[in-house]
Amino acid sequence: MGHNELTEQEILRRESLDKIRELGIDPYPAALYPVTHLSSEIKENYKEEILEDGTKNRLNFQDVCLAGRLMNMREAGKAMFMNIQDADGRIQLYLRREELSENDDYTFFDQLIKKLLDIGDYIGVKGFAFKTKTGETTIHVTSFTLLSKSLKPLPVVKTDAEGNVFDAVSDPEFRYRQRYVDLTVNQGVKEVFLKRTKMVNAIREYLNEHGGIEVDTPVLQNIPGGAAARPFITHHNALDVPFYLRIANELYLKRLIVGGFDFVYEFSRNFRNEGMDRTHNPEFTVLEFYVAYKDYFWMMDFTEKLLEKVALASNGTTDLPVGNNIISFKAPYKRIALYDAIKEYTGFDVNGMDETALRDVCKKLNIPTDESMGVGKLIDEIFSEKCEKNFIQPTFIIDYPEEMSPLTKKHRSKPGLVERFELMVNGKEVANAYSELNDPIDQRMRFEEQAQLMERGDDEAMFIDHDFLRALEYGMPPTSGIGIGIDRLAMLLTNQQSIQEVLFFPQMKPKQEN
RNA sequence: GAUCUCGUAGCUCAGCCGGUAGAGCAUUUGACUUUUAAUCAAAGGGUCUCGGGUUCGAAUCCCGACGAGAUCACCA
Repeated sequence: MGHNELTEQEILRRESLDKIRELGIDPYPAALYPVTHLSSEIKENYKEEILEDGTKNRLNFQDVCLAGRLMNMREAGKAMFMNIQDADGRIQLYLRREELSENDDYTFFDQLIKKLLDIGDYIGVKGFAFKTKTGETTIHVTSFTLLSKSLKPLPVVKTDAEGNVFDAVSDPEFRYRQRYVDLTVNQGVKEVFLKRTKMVNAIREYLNEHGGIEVDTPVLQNIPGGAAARPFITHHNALDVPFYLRIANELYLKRLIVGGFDFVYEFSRNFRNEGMDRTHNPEFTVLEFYVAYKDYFWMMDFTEKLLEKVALASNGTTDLPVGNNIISFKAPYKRIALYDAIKEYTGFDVNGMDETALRDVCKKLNIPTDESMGVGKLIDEIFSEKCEKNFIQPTFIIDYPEEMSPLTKKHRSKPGLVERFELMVNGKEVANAYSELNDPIDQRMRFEEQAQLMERGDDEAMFIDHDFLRALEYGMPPTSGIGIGIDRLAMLLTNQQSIQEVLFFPQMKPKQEN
């Protein structure tokens, strides 16, 4: 097929469109359609009884109005069955020529309904509910309105009585580029996204209940701070300055804590100019929240309760299937120190080791290293290579080396460590939190160490943010903060293996379309 | 960015030891007033992702481009 040519089916639909107009029917009417019910309400609640004389008495839904997309048509002579799909599901319609015609003029039924209608059209119907002799709740249509004509053939996916699906649209490229088709046609896709919304709503509700204030902070930033990552760069024309798309919002939320908010949160769309794969999209969502006068122990308690609630809200249970495992989000979660985890899974006690000793350990464990890696990075490598994958059930890994945590407060009792935890679930990090560093002089030194790492070749090291330091100098209360990967959490709660399955429109390389 | 695999009708796929395309669903025509992956009968629909090469001849073999998926690297 050439680039601008229409297919046979598209031409036929355009011809049908013309014929509909010739019949005096507007294929795209402007007026609202007075929908009274969703398909699910009727299917779940319709009742009828059989009277003594054998006739049926229909008890409810005898004057309803529904609208939806036409998904299936079965002609049966002077009658017809259809299925429409609305926001909540599908329901069957039953139409009879006699009842949809005036006098002996069958044009409307024989032409519009039988010939000119296509799968994918939006229609509205008025009628009454009944059960067919096969027991399916059906709307007996007494009035019919075309609401919007479809000009492209929708893939037809069928499901049999046992639930076997035939011809599902399975090409991932098709599904992601034309998500509207995927959502319309593939059963279950919508549910994943509805679960994600329930999850986000539950989080918001929980944070609000506990005094959280939702805020917005800049996406366009002068200095891409709060995380170690390569940013996207853009340009502001009027100011003639470069801007970075945010890689994290951490430093801005802490500025708000300095400004007197005690508990702020933001669902932050972050952008990182790095590789894409099953678990990475260039833009992704992280929930960050910061609570004044708290520490990371409080944050662990709060987080496990939050996740327990979220699992219940989205799935109705705390025990969820994830891949081949059942993961329990029921609080409390196990807590293990980073060094203890390393000792448990490698046999090496890295506590107090210097860079040379750590390189030696890496060599023995067959972990490749390079010159730019400092103590923190080496320990991080050992953990992610040898330990991370073992933590299937939610587990807090606590107390990280100072060098890999430039925004974290020094440990109150363990020298060289900071008060930080990461939450591991299904062998992957879903949250990262700490007692926030609020000592401005210490913070300045940490930034300077980062600057040195950057010179040494670490392209993930952080920039020095002087305004943030100034804010800390005015004084920030002791605070605990956390970042939770919302897409990753959604993957866990919906048992999806790819981030693309929990993003409506995952990033795709542009492709020339017809 | 690297490696591997894939790209045939609207959808799902077959054909791939080279001889210029096939099925099911969808579409069109006809039959049928409770069917339901409706059924029955007939028909139409493809620059086989794009561009080169080898060959008498390429969907099929080779090279390149584009797009996708998986694995790896980087990261959340």
